[in-house]
Amino acid sequence: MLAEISFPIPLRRTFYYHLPEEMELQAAPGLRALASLGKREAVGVILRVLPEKDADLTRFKELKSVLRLLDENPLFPEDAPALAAWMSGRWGSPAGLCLGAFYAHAPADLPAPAELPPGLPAPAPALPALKAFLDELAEGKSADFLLRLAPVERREDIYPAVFAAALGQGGAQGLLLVPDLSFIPALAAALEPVFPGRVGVWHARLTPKKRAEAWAGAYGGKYRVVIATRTGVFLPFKNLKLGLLDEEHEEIYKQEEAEPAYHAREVLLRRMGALGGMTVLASPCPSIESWGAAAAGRLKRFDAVGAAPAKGPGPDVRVLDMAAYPGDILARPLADSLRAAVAAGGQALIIAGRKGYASRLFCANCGWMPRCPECGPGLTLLKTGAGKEPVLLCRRCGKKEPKPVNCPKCNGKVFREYGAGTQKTQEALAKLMPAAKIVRFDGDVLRGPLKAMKESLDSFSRGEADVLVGTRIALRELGAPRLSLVAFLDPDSDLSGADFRASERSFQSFYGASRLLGSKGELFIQTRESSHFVFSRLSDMDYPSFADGELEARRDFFYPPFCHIIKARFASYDRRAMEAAGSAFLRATDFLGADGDKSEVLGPVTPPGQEKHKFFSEYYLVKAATEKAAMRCMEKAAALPGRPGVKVFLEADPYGLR
DNA sequence: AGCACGCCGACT
DNA sequence: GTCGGCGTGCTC
Repeated sequence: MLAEISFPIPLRRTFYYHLPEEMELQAAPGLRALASLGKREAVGVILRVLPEKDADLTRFKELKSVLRLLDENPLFPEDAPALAAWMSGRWGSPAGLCLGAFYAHAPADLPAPAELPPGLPAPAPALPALKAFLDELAEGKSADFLLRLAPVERREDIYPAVFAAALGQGGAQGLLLVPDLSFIPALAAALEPVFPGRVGVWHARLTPKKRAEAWAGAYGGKYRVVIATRTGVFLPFKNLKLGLLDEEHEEIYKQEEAEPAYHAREVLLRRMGALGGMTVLASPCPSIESWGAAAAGRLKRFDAVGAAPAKGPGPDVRVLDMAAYPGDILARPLADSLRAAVAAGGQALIIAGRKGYASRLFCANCGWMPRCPECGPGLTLLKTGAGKEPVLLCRRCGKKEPKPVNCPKCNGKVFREYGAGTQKTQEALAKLMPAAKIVRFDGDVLRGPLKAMKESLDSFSRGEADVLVGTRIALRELGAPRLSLVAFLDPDSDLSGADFRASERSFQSFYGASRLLGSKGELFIQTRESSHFVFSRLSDMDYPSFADGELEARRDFFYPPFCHIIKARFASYDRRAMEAAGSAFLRATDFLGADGDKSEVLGPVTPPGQEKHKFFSEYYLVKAATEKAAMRCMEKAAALPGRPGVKVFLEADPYGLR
């Protein structure tokens, strides 16, 4: 007999080994096997056990033998190889690496399963407003949910009740995935009283000993709940019944910088489906993908709004139309409120625009701003090479216009660019409030030592500074008890980005700021796009209404969740070779769009500015109408013969289309 | 990914 | 004359 084995190496192929007679009975798919691979020994996973006549062995003169089987039973009750094969097709990484993610931390010698009492959960806090949801979880039928939390609600109040309801008595286990390590301690403390001694923790920075302990605790059933970051989605469980993804809209759940590429949200849904368990995607501002899935009935939506006592009505939201304050970094109403807030002992967080990004023009005299004649949004100034005429570009439809010489409204000749970076903003603030202590938090600090970054955030959180000037990143880990004002000075630079997620991200930022302020305070947003859809739902922070509208826009423009995007980039020193690779890709994917299929391929897109470099790169964007079409496209692209000197980058569901 | 082979630069 | 850089190629 033979064993077909998958190794955790970046190769798109499996390996055949001879199975010694004494292993034939034990060998089965999903078991780990030790075998010689090249000049070394490696642990792989058996995919198939098959008779020799079923394999084409003509290319090998001799097969090596499996040296040892490591397991008696598969580590995963679900079909991990099938999940890995799907992952590989979906995001394009070699199947061996995908399967490797499941098995990466498994010790050669499995720990003996501990004999533990089922462990009744202690009573969890009662949440009457969530009763219908908790009752449904307690029923335990396989289903997927979208749980929308209210902005002021703390997950520490809600999740213990969710896990208690879903896991009940017996030994069922739950997995709680969080976006960041820093979320874990508070949640662990909140879950501990409900599952005393049975709460585990998993993240990338565990010491080897703790890591082994956590892995064994999940595998052996000691932990009723494991709180984990992204990679926790691959942990083995004895009896996993509920997977909960906290802050499900967070982009961190998508791994794209390292192999294997995957989206923990999608993997969790698929995995829980394979197990016949339940998935809960939770967020106060769900991704439009999940919102769409709920609208289509694939997720059952529950709103936890009002489940925990709200502490107040929420902050005042003020959208300032900057057409009325041409040239000002800080509009007058914001400046006044800022001074008042700081004088009253409050703290302020100022989110500045990103400098050098999507800069836009306005007339210095009357404030007029060039807009796209075709589709409306403000045009961004394209910085072309020296000696070239500056060009205005519409980020939505791609229309280009020459920069005007005179203002069509007042005939003025002087144009200014707007959008100030953190540095300039800090100067303006210092001038406005000479006595205030102002600290800056931006890319420079971020790129510096981690310690300095944490220190500047912590110092603000401790209340040592009055004003923090930062980019959107500053919103993320900030806790500020005295925070009473947040202002976005130039969200337009984000909104005008080429990315179809721009509106979603912006609204989520505003929403995050609103949460940070809590029950009171002021939220200012300066914009020259005050009629933009994003702002229309902001005053009452009505996320469902925003998400409904955004979902419709995605439908109209055929963006996710109505399509699957694949970005295929080709790069080479040889322009011809690069273009040939692109053409081959187009030919390989010409099945898209046939027979009434709505799929389309856009491109080639040449990233601007690098025309006169000797290195060339261009990309195609596939908008596939179905997951199946997307996976077929990935498969076809991966199967294209390599071309010397041409690098190919394939990315499914890319975040950031820059 | 590992691991080996192979062919050019600065060192004992 | 060797040690060692990382380009290229292979793994049932």
